[in-house]
Amino acid sequence: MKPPTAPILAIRTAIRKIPKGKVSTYGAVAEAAGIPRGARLAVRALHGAVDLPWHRVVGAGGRIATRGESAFEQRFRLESEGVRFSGKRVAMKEFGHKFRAKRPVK
DNA sequence: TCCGTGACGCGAT
DNA sequence: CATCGCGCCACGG
Repeated sequence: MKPPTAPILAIRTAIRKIPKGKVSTYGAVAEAAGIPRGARLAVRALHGAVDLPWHRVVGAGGRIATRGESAFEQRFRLESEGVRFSGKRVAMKEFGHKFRAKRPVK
């Protein structure tokens, strides 16, 4: 098996940092991993990675991006952690995780 | 090697 | 709100 590429690993690391009860977005985790506009890589990083809190990654604006049954499971898992929704979207303003800047503003 | 596809994002229409 | 197009990167046929 080919080892995952560095960017993929970096994104997975970022995903693991999302605390329970919070969510992040594909674009945000990619950016936090140093890959601006790498949302599609976040998708790759997540696919098949059962050891990650995949349910804490949602689409822009808090939209559930998974399809089919997983969409229901994702919402269920999030609500179980205390994440609340506003209609079909996660209330990002309250539950969106903010990654620490690489360079603390100070 | 080329090409289509994907749990995406964003601006334009 | 629905659609389209384009950008981005990795993977598989």
